[in-house]
Amino acid sequence: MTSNLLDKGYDPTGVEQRWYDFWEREKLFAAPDDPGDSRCYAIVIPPPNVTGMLHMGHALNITLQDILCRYRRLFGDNVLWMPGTDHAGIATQNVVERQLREEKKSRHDLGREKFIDRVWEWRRDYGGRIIRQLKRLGASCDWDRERFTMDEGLSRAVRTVFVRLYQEGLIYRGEYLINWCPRCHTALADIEVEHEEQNGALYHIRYPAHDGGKGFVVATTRPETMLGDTAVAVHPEDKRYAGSAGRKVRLPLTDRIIPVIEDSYVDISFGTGALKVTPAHDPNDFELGRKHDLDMVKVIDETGKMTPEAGDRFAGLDRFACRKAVVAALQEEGLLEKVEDLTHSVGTCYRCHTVVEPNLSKQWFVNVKPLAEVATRAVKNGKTMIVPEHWEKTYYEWMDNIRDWCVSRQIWWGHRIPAWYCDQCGQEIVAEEAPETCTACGNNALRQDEDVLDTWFSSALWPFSTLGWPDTTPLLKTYFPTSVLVTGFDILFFWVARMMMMGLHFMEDVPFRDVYIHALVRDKDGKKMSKSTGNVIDPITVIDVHGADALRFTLAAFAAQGRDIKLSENRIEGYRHFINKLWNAARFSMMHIDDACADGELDNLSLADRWILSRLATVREEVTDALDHYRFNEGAGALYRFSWHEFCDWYLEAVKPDLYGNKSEIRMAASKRVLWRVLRDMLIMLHPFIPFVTEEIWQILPGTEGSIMKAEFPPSPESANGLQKDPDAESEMALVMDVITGIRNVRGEMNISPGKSLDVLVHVDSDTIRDQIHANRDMIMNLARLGSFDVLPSAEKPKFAATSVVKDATVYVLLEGVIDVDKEKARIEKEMTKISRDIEATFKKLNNSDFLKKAPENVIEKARENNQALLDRKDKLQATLDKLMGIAP
RNA sequence: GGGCGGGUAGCUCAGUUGGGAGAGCAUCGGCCUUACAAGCCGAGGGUCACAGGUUCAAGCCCUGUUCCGCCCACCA
Repeated sequence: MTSNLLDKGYDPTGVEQRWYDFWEREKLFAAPDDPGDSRCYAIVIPPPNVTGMLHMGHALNITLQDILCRYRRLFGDNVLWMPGTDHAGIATQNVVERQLREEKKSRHDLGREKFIDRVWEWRRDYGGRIIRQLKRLGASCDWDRERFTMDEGLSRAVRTVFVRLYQEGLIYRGEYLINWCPRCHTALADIEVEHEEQNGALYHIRYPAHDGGKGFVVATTRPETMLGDTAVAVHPEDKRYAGSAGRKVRLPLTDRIIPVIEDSYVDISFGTGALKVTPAHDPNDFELGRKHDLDMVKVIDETGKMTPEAGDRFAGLDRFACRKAVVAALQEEGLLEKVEDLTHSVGTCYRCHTVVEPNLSKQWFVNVKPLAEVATRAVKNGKTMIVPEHWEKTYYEWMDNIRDWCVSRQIWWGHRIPAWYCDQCGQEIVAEEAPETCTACGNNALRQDEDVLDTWFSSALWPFSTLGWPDTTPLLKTYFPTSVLVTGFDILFFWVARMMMMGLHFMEDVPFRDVYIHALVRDKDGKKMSKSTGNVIDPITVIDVHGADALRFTLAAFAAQGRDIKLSENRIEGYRHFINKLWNAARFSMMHIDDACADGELDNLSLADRWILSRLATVREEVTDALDHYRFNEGAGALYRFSWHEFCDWYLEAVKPDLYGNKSEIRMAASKRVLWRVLRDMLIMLHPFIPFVTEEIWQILPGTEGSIMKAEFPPSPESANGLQKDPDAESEMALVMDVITGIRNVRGEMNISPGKSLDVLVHVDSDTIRDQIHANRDMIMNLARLGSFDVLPSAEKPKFAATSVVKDATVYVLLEGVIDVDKEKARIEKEMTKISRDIEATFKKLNNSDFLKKAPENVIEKARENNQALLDRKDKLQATLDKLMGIAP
């Protein structure tokens, strides 16, 4: 079903799909390769995961980018919005492995090559899903240029970058203690580890001296790691342990003797002041181990099970089962001194939330420090602006404390590391293409590194790899640096910071002029929406029910800077009403507009005409100012208020007599031209926010051609055809509106039906004000529904009239014969009697000590509230009654 | 432990050169006024977390307190 002029309500179903197809067919999203001298605007999309389903975070992100792109197109810019998806290494591999598990297979059953084929197959079948969902939102990306982080070109960019960084000495391979996820079987970078508060215990364990002395009591939250201890450390200035250095203790449950060392790293005040050192399973202990040249005993393997090194009793046990076993064994031997409850933070995998196990292994690292310094400077110099500004501080903070980036991952799906090892001589060869023979010994027994690169490695190149780098393409020359990056702060470090580093290093320029950081869409408890938590609101469902325009406008109206978004269904419904209101305003206008309205000067204007044109000029200024500074909510708000409360509520009502031909032909023609102009400009300005309904109206609006996407944004006041503000019209109209509202108030208070015609008298001293009111007599009579309206210099207050004061004017609404004072008084008095009875009852209740003592708190509270409401209502009725007495003859 | 954001109407939230306290929804009253009942015309509702300070003037600036949320961090 599609909407047409006869439909009273706007139904987005079908309309949205129809116009989206039209835009694509007409190539309206396409950006030229080489547009010459005209102005360019470019955005690269934050590539969603191929595994992804559209969530509210995407919806917000995409909506904001689409608003910017459509907005810039209306100014005639060449806009490139570069789309694509991310291969999302671990996430995608997980999805396919899960699928295999249902077939009772593992990736190892298939082998690497077959498994990767299988992932590509998955990508072919499901990878387009997220793109189709973006289209439902109205995303105006240049889809013909769609890229994928693992496509041929981008893979080449990845290899080029890896090799160059290697040659520059910024990539190296080394053995370190890394964060290991025993479930995903891969290394994780530091920022891929999430810390969660967990309830645990602090175990105090006695390590007896090897000569039979009492030894030391150490405290640990992870007793199972003691099997890998290779020292006990104390602080050199700890008097309790003076002279301990060099002594030896017996490691319980094993037959090992380990030394006592001194290091100022130890915190004297924590626990017993003695620290067990497990270099192979704790990052700090690892540092201590290197410093003091301790053995590194690996007792937990890659699957989270204990190794043979842990001893026969424990080998093969899961690490958590082992914890229990160790505690039990210690208890048996009487070496467990005490156990305290302790909440502490535990590192977990950001993908699967398995507790991370620090593990010793050989990995590839990027030395990012030199890159980070350049990237920091670029922001400090203002080459890239971060909006809102306060995120700059977070950015600097991270850049300053940055550590080497572990980029190798032990999974199969991703860019395989372009490094080969010679079986013969052990030579390490890093090259873009597979070498035939060893560069050192000439042997051809070469093995490629098994690992793949961190997903973020390829994402870091996105702003230039998608434009054709490492080739110097026209596209790259035209659109790099891009104009703005729009993204959430959750990937400021993962992605934005790394794009800055890579962009500056390889393109020698910032990848984007601005970075706009938008809010995160959270659930009502302030938690991130995530699939695993199950607190996701599906945007597609919302679009099905309310339409994409309603969702987009809601998100834009919510997108205030520096605050998270908590989405409410009510709010979306409210803005859906706005879309409908717009539709109906257009329907009404269309009844009066024809092609001729598009021609001719705007002259012979009425006050309402001048006023609405002035307001249009104002809203034009507000919208451009807002969008130029990424204040989406202000732009949406300004357009909302203008469209509904100025254009619909006042202008359309005011202009009806003109349109119906109650005045002159000239007036009618003039107002039609104004109506056409305002409606047209309003639609154009609304289009970036709500593209579908504005296109739908545009197509049936006389005097327009082609798509609204190709329309011209209303020109600024400085340019030739620019709309001008008209302060005189605004103040005069404000006066008229005040008079009308004053009369309407009286109607409400006195309970006079809107249909009832009233007689009104205005007394005003000032000649100019009097003239202004008099000049707009018709409008006032029409909108306030008056039978007669007289404007006079000050005089005596008429008898039997209600008063409303407006600035220098006093408005008298004559009530003779309009209301039956006695009847009205009787009505009010009757209501007051009833209320008085109710008040008496509640007072009685509230004064009853038994009630106060025995009734539940909430019942008493409710009674009090009820009582107060009744009192308030009574006061109000009394006031009206007083007024009635005052105006009665 | 460090950093950041927030506390405004019953609910969800706007509110930047410091001067009017606002929107949507909800509530109450009146309207089928020929674009729109997904609507129209009105009304009620707030010591802008608390306490000080600067100022002619503070929701907005400064200081302190308190509550909530987020990020970062190697305290076993």
